Amino acid sequence: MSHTLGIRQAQKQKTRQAFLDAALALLEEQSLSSLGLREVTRAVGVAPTAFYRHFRSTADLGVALVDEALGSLHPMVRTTVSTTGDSEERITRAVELIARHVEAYPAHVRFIARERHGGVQPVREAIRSQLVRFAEEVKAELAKDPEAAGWSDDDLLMLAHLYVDQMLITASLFLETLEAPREERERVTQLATRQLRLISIGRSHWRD
Amino acid sequence: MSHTLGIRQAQKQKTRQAFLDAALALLEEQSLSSLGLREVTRAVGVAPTAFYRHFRSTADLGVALVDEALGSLHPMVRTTVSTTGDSEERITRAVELIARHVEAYPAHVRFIARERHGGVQPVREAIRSQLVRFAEEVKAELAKDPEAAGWSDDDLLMLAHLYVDQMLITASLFLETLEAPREERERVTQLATRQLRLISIGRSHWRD
DNA sequence: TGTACATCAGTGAACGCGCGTTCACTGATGTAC
DNA sequence: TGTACATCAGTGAACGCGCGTTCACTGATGTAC
Repeated sequence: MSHTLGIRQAQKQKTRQAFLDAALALLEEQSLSSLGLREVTRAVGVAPTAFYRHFRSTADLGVALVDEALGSLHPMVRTTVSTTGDSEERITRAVELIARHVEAYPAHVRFIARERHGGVQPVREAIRSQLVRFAEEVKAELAKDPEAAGWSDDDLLMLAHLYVDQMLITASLFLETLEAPREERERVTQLATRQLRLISIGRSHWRD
Repeated sequence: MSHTLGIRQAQKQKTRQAFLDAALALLEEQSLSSLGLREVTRAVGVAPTAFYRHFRSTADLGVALVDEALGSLHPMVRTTVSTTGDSEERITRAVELIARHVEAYPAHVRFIARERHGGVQPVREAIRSQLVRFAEEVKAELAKDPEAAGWSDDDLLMLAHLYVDQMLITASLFLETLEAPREERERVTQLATRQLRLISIGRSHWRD
């Protein structure tokens, strides 16, 4: 049978997760650089000192949040890029997947968008390196496509970064429409779809 | 002759500008949502209470910074888009202009990148509406181009937003290379140039 | 299974500190005559 | 030009408050025998 955590370890992980959840909720209305330690412990319902059993600082907690938030994105990105069908179907499907991800994990998306250029250096760095990994994954998927014949590694990575950035921009736009009427969301869907279409056209005429 | 400000008004504007400058400098290492009023007045060298003679809150100061930061960008954007020459020359020139703008106003660029998705709602809103104005300006310039024949208004605006976002991404990448060796900056230049080239190719084959 | 000791997640009091905001003030600048 | 009064940018003391961090602690869980 699989290894079972001791009661103590299990409880510790549970508390740690409560810290992450509470922090993520508090970050809906502020940045990590203004998030207070006592604010988080109050939300969790533990003594301020309990914080130090799990994290050295709020920056440390932020890095943990990056792993959680972008961890959930990896499978999504892979599915998006490796989906089958013609170009138009793939674009539609990609935009749909992004929209659903934003609906499922709005706080994660907000956190990444906010802290990517935020005021906490270790967190920025963590996000940056994860996004580089994303771009490399996307590049690997792009390389499998017959359309990629004749493309240099540099060009594939360039295109991969374009897709990753475009994905974040689109996700961030969808985030703003979460409480808006349906027509707003459809406007964003249309915009994102056409932008991806234009990129796709550029891709298919690259160096011809 | 032109109207001269009274001594009192002139001094007040000077102090106000000192607040903006000091805040911008402090925001190099933190977000607006954690910027303290006393922190700013200390940097300026005035009493904490002097702050209230100019701004209601740090959020209010933030909105003033948006106007300053994006005000300086308007002429740059116009120059970038309306520059003459063939497609390749225009792309090279655009990337150069972005790089120079980042060198000239690094703190402004950082502020906009950071607070665009930051934790202060009125500031986010101010940036958003200014970027919409940018996109509309860019759209108007694009519409003048003979290549725009047959493009719908929606498509022109879609392309304009793509350019505006791409400009911000590129500016933010250049920002990270300010203290890096020259080869890093050239890597970013190459990347941005190729991405714009791909978009340009997509543009010229749109709906053909 | 039972006992004796070790570990360690969470506690609660205490600390010194800087925060945002209020208030009545000062004195240089502006204005009316 | 001079005088008397009004304006208002900046002052400085005072306030109550929540902050991050320290420390010795408790008591449930883990471990060795």
